[in-house]
Amino acid sequence: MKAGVELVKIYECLCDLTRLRLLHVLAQGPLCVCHFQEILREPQVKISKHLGYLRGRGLVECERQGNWMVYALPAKPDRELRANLACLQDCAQDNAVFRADLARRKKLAPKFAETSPCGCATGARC
Amino acid sequence: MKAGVELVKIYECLCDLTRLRLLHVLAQGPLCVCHFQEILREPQVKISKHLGYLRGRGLVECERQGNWMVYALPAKPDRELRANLACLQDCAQDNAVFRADLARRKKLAPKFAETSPCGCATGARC
DNA sequence: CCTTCATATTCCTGTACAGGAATATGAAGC
DNA sequence: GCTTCATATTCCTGTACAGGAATATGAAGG
Repeated sequence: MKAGVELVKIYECLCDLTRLRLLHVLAQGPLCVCHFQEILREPQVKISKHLGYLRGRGLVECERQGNWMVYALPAKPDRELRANLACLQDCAQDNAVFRADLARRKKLAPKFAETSPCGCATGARC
Repeated sequence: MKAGVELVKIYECLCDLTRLRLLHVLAQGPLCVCHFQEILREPQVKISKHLGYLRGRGLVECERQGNWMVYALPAKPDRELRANLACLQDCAQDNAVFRADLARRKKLAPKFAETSPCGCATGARC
């Protein structure tokens, strides 16, 4: 049913650079909002709103860990989402912004490990 | 350069069902606007506007053949566009709307062959 | 030149965000 | 209870379309 609507919904999520960066960096493992802030260097509202947008469309899932909200890619993405996330990873490879995000995530990993409410900074599922 | 902008532009093109259908059906070969109208069963303005949108972002190319405007996918799409068009084809496979479009294109092919200003109905480059 | 055909553009209204500022929520600790 | 921290929501303004109706363009043929 829905007739292509689902696919369009996915693309609607992908047509914003901030959301692309969130999804791209999430492929390395779950993260809290404050970690996203440091990795993307964007204000809290912006991050939170876009994560909310993605969550409402099922592109990310989240779980509360005390004060922290830990976001992750869906445990069981359907075919279309899987294909598009893979495509994004592929396209992001030779792009400066995405590479910089990954580099920053790597660099900040030890710092995150200290403050993190769970193992999310290490890439382990919370 | 442009830092991910290009990729976002692609996704902006993909986040509308009509445009998805246009691109999907175009993968089978070039088509005129009037043929799109019959295949998608959508009014001329709608088709023409979305093709204009796609053209402005480099997702399609077009060439005039007398009264007809023949649209085609770019002759030399870059990496990101190629990857996403392939992904679209993949995702469209098990979707009713896209399949119906293809079926209608196939069914209408002989009719197009008569009225077509060129070989575009057959899938040959104009 | 006047038509006709195929296509494009303009003008309109409505809707969906993006982004930032300020404020609200909710959990944990004192 | 009050604070603090992390995160979400609300309220605002501006912009980008989507869609349809009407009109314009541009090519080809009488």
